[in-house]
Amino acid sequence: MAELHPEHSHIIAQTKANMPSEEILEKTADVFKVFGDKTRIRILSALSEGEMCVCCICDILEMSQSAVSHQLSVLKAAKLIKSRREGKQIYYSLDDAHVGAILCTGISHVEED
Amino acid sequence: MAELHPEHSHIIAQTKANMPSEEILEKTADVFKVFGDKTRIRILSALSEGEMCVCCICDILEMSQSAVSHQLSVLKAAKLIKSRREGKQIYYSLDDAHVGAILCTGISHVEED
DNA sequence: AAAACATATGAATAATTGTTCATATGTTCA
DNA sequence: TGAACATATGAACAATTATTCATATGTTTT
Repeated sequence: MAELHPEHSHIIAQTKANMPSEEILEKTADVFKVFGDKTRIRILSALSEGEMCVCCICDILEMSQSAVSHQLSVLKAAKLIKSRREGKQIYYSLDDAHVGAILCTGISHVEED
Repeated sequence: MAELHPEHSHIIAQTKANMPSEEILEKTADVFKVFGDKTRIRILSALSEGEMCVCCICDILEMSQSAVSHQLSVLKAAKLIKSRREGKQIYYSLDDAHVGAILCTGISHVEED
């Protein structure tokens, strides 16, 4: 642990006071963690074109149904996507506009420079 | 691997065509991965208040200098923060406005509902 | 030049996580 | 009801990663 630096104590106290709560920061990290995987980003990118059944997602990603389903469940647990059943198939879509917005922000950050 | 579904081939082809390149999607996931850790989010949140030296960050996070430095180097390698030396100390700050924007988007997503 | 200070970094360990394989669940059709 | 289809899920394994410990680098002060 670093030593105390009394001359910085004001900045430290003020910064701490202005920061969001630990709980908010942890949840924020958890949300980004879900975005932080290539397979999940590909799924979200596909779904940003519109709702889609699992088998379509598998075909687009060229990945096994099992691997895709596991990641769909991670995305759903994080409330980034929602699902609806239609007969044998289950259609997934982005949960709300926020999700598409975060994805776009990230992509445009990468596309620039 | 899932079987082919000819009746979906149009949707599949079109979605693939509209999606960003694999390279962009991978880089996007990598950026979010860097945001997807509590320690790094705390550092970014502190730095969004203004530039700060390493020892201040340690005091604010109440974490060891080594652990903080390791995460600073991850953030810097990802070009999310930049540094400048002033005598013995090194001051870190967010690399550009985009970083603060992504952070804020994530935090407000969590704060809502 | 040596000592003190601020920060960085390599190696090791512990914990987390993504995919595969095998199988279970739930729906439709014959 | 049974077979076929679409999706979900548990267990195991491999790979990635965050922190700690020890030490190295670079700066200032005496």
